[in-house]
Amino acid sequence: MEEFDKGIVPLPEAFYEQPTLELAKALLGCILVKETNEGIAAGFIVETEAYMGPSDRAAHSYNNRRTPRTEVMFQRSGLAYTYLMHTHCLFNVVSGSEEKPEAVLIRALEPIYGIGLMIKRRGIEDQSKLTNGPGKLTKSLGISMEDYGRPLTIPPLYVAQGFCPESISAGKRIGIENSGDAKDYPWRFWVTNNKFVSRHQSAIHVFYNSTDI
DNA sequence: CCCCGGATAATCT
DNA sequence: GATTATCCGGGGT
Repeated sequence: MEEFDKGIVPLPEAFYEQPTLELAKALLGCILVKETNEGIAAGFIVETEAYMGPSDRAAHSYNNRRTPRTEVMFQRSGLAYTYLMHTHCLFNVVSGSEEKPEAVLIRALEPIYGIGLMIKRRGIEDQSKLTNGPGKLTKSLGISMEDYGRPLTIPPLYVAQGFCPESISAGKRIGIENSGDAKDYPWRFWVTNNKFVSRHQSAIHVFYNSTDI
């Protein structure tokens, strides 16, 4: 399509086969790309949340709840799980093996490419606010319910290798106050000190590249 | 702090 | 069929 495509290779299916909490950290620093006929938009993933399936009260698949909406969570890992919340589309990466309905919510990006297109789609200029939230990043990239179930290993929606964070912070997940004890689990991950995260929060744990990641 | 949009699904009557 | 809640964001008080 354009020069940005060349040299950017989608990560293989095997990347998505690691355990969900590992995948949620491994996705940090990766590049998320969406191609549409309006153009290409891409950003570094800088914030994620793990949703651990039937035992996780905050997950849509809690108690193996299987509906048309959650169906893709029960499929193989590496597919897109998009859903609508109020007026916004949220984007998750399906993880876990078949019949293990786990997922990683992508909560924030650092814009890399197609910033003009993001500005047009969002109707704002401030680059630090284009993709610093799960609903904002889908609007900036043009991710919609048409992407539901798409494999993330091929265009038009894919994940490619980016940078390896020096440090990853972990804290409580956002927006799940009514999920009992699950609200306190440290399953939100972000690139330490990155200014494009959706909100600032004190870390419960910090992982360093040289030792833990 | 509050309000509200408006898709999906569970829980009621 | 009606009501309620939700992995959110923008705008007002």
